[in-house]
Amino acid sequence: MWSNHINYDSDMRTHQLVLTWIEKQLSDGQLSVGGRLPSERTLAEQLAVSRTSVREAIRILEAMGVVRAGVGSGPEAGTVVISDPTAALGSALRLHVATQHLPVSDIVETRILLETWAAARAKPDAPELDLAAMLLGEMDAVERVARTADDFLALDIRFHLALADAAGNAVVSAMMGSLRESIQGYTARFTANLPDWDATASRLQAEHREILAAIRNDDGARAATLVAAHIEGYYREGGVGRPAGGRPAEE
Amino acid sequence: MWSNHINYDSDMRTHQLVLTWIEKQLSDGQLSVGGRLPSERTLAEQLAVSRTSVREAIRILEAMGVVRAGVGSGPEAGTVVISDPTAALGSALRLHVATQHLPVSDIVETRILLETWAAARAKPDAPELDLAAMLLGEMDAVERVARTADDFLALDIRFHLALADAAGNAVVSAMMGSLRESIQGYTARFTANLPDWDATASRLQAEHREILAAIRNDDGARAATLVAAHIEGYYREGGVGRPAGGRPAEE
DNA sequence: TAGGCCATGTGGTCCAACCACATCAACTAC
DNA sequence: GTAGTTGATGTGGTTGGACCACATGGCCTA
Repeated sequence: MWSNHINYDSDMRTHQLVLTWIEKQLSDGQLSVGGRLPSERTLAEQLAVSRTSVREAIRILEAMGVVRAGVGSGPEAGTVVISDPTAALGSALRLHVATQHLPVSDIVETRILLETWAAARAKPDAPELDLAAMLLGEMDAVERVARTADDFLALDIRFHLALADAAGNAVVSAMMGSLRESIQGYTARFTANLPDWDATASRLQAEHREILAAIRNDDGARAATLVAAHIEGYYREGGVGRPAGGRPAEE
Repeated sequence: MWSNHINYDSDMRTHQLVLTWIEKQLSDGQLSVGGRLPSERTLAEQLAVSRTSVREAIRILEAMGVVRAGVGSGPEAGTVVISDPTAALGSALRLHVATQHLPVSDIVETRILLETWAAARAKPDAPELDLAAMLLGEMDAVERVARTADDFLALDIRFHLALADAAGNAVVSAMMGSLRESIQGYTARFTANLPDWDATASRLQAEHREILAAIRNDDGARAATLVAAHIEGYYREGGVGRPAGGRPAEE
C-alpha cells in the first residue's frame, strides 16, 4: 500500500531505495530541517525493507551531515534533519587559514563580507544572540571599572563571533574564528592610536546594541548596513585606512 | 590475537571503530588504492564486532567514494579501495570529522558567498585570469582524450581558485584554499555517479567560459550571477540519493 | 577433451532479539 | 499534598544467525 512514486531501478540496492525515499520527502517539503524522520522500525515497515537497510541509509546521511541520530526519548531522540541536503554529500573540512601575514585591509574587507552576510541572515531567535547580549553586558562592566582596552576588545571579538555564529553556517563560523587571531593582533595598535578610549568604547557599544536590536527585529538589511559601518569605523579610527569603497586595495 | 593498537574510546560507536581501523590501515600503508579489505565476516571477527557494524562502516566509505563493494568471487569481488582518502582529504582520514555535522550545504553557501564576491570585484586585467584561461584549455584537452573526470575536476578546482585569487584579497584566497580539500573530497563521489559525464563536462566548460568572459568584460554583476548558478548547479547535480557504487537512478 | 555441475566464498538482505538510554506517568512514602 | 521512586514506553545501537544472488574454479561426467 505504500506506493510512493519513486522510480525504483529493479536492481537498486535496498539502502539506496531508502535514501531515495528520504530525498523525496525533503525535496517535496514533507521533511525539512529540524524535522524528524519516522523511527527506524516504522520506516522499515513503511518501505517494506529491513531495519538493517534503513540503518545503512541513515548511517550514510549521518556521515554526510544531513541527519543526526539520538537515542532515548524526548527532544534529543530520533533521527533529526540538521541540514538541507539538496546538495549535501558530506566531507571533512579542515580549516587552517594561515592568518600570519595578511594585509589588514584584506582582513577588513573579508570581515565586512562575512559579517554583513551573517547579520543579514541571522535569525532573531538564534541562541547565539543571547551570548552576544551577555557579552554586551560584560563590556559595559569592563568599561565601568576602567579595565584595560584589551579586555574590552577581547569581549568585542567574542561578540562579533557570536553574531557570525548566529547565521548558522558552520563554515562561515569557522572562517571567522580563523580570523580571530588576526583581529586580536590588531587591537594593540588600535588602542595605541586612540585619543579618547572611553568615548570610543561608548560609541562601539552603542553600535553593538543597534546591530543586535536590528537582528532581533528581523531587520537583516539594516543589521548588515550597521555592521559594515561599524567595522569600517572601527578600523578607520585605529588609523588603518579602510580599503576604499569596496575597491581593494589597489596595489 | 588481534591487538591493533587503536585507542578505542569507550563510548565510540561500533561502526566508527571499524572506520578507525580502516583509516589506520590506509595511513599505515598496509592498505592502499587497489587493495582489498578483508571480507566483511573476517573483519567482523578480527575486530570483534558484528558484521552489521562492519557493513555500516563500509557503506559510509562506499558513499564517500573510498571503496567499492562487489559481490561474487574473482577480481570484481570483495571490497576494494578505489580512492586514497589520505591524499584527498589531507594527512589523515578524518571520518570522525565527517560525522561531526559540517553540512556541505554550508560549504556550498560559503563558496557562493566568497566566489560571487570575488567574481564581482575581479579586475579584467588581473593576471590570475590568464591562469584561469590556461586551465580552461587544459580541461578541454583532458575532456578530449579520455573520461578522466578526476583530472578534469582537479583543474576545475584550480580554475575556481584562480578566479577567487583574481579578486586580489589574500584572506579570501586563503579561505577558498582551505575549502579546497572539502571540494575535492566531494568531486570524487560526484564523478562516480554522473550518468553522462561528457555532457556535464561540456556544460561546466561552457559556464566557465561565460564567467571568464563576463569578468574580462568588466561585467562583475553578470559574472557573480553566473558563478552562483554554476556552483549551485554543480552541487545539485551530484546531489544526495546516489552514493557511490550504485548507478544513478534514471529520470 | 569438452561440457556441465556444484562447492566455495563474496556481498546483499532480512529477522528476531537484546541492550543502553531518555522520558514520562503512575505509584509510593513521607 | 509533595517529593521521590519505579516501571512502561519508545528510541537508536548492536548482535548473531540465516538465507539469497552472484561469480569463480575445480571436479566430475559424457
